[in-house]
Amino acid sequence: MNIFEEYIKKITDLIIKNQKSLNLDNLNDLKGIVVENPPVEFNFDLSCNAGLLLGKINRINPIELSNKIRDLILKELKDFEKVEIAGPGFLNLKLTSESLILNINKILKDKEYFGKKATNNNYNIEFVSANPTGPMHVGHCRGAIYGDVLANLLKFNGNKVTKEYYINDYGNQIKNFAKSVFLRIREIKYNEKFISNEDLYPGEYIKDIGKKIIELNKNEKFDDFDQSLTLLKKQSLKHSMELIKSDLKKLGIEHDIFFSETDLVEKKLVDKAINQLKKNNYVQEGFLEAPKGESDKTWKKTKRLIFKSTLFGDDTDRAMQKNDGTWTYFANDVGYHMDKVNRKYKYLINVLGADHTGYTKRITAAVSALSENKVKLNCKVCQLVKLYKNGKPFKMSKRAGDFISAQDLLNEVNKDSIRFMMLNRSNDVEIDFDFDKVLEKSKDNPVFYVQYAFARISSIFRTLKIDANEKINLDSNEFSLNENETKILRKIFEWPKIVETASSKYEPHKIPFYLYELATLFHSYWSKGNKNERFKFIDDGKIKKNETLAIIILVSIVIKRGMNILGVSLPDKM
RNA sequence: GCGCCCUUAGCUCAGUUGGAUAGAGCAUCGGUUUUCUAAACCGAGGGUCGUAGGUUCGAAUCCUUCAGGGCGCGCCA
Repeated sequence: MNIFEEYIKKITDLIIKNQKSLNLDNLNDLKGIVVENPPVEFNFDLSCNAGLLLGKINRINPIELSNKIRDLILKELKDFEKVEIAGPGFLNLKLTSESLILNINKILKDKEYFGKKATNNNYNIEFVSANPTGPMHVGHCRGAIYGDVLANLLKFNGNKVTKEYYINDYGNQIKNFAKSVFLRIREIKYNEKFISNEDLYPGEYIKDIGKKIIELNKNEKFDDFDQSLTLLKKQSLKHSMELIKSDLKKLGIEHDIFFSETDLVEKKLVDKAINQLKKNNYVQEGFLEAPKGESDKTWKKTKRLIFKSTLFGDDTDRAMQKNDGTWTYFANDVGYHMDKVNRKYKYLINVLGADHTGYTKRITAAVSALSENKVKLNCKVCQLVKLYKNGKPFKMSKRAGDFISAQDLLNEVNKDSIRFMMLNRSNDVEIDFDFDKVLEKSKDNPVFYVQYAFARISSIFRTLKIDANEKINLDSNEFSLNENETKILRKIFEWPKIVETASSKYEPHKIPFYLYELATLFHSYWSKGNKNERFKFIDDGKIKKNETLAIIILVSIVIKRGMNILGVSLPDKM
């Protein structure tokens, strides 16, 4: 239930019914009618722009029209005790005690399902997909948490969600990775010096993997790289995926499917995808020009298969084959996405890091081509996480091996704070992640603030010896809310809308912002009791007003659900 | 040269898709604890919403111009 949508419908219906008496010739713009919360200082529950909007297209003075609508509302709908016109012609509406009670009781009944918008679509979210050449770094954490919470949101609204990880376990980088492990093994076993170059992975974790592989293959001499390659690839990959999975688990993230690029190639899915695209002439043989702005001497203008992604909004067509005729990374990814399309998801979402911005158009184009525009891939790019340490920017580079890994972070900061912090920002903007500040376990951290509000509520429940399931009888004859309770209730009414927007626009950051605001209102109310006995909730071990208890329970329901979507824990005591 | 993202208070950011006097946190200054948890609360100051135009009753929000910052621009993955 969304109170705003409910009244949009009621008011719109009322206007349609009374079109004649309102002198409205034109009802074209009815979809633009919104009901929302007015600015706090007006002290109303709802506001509506119907008069403004319809006045405009029917050339009627909006205030005049709003007055007529107001009379209608008061006469026909029994839900409001007061309706006023304000500003350029807004209708401000105040609900009666009866309708407030009705709405409160609905939420108390819905409990943790309050705010759920019943939809039933089939989503696939691909996220993290960090290269299996080493552990996750801090940047991956952001995409990981973003994808996970997005999945939680969509699931909460009744959708089916498959969380997927694409393992890039094919191609040169894996060979280089295996080579690095090989050289580290030689270093450990035969004391040969590990000399790094830009193709190799120098990180310490390579030694750990090397040690494990030595342990598992006591009879293996590791004399010849080519001979050991198959074994090294297989076992190194296994170990690095274990590292990644363990990091993910510590962050509270679990994927449903791990999809291997090697499997994809071996099952000839790439060939199938390309054949399918050939049928429509989306893939043809041709030549590509060298990229502009760079004079690349190594550019070889030779005939090869090319995907005409410009037909689907890309800036340039893309090569499917390398010089040696093998598939490009992109070609493999096209094969992978054909598989996703064939699995009949209604919506595909890819969560990518900022370094993949240039990639989104071509893969989106590929999905459009593969599905004949039936499936839309939505690529969400998470901007950089900029690390600061000792006041200086901290560079991350997997190759250099001096990156801050997810592990480093998790060793110092708890998962709750990491999750909340990574989400407390839109995915479109960079995050300044001050490592030192996080290490301080600073009290500025908003996650504590929300958790603390919940802990306080739990403390009230303990004192009253009840829980959030307590039955409450609200009597409209004596029903009255004080200023603080009204503010909180209005904020509670917003929750379904927040969930709706966060979920439909893929903007999970709206959840932590909302929870913070709700917590602020609660803390503020709580503290009133310090100054003035009148505002204390409890007297002699009993709740003073049932209304108060209802409001407190509503707050606890929403905070609990919200933090549950974020995957952040809520202690009863702090 | 091209593409994507960003530009709102001293700093870090929200801003319900075009609405009312643009909001939080941090920082600064000043207050609040015989308590249902002070990890909290209250108050004050702080703004040309990057620039210049356009669209209309109405723009931080939509369109265009320009400037600044970030990421990317393989036939690497």
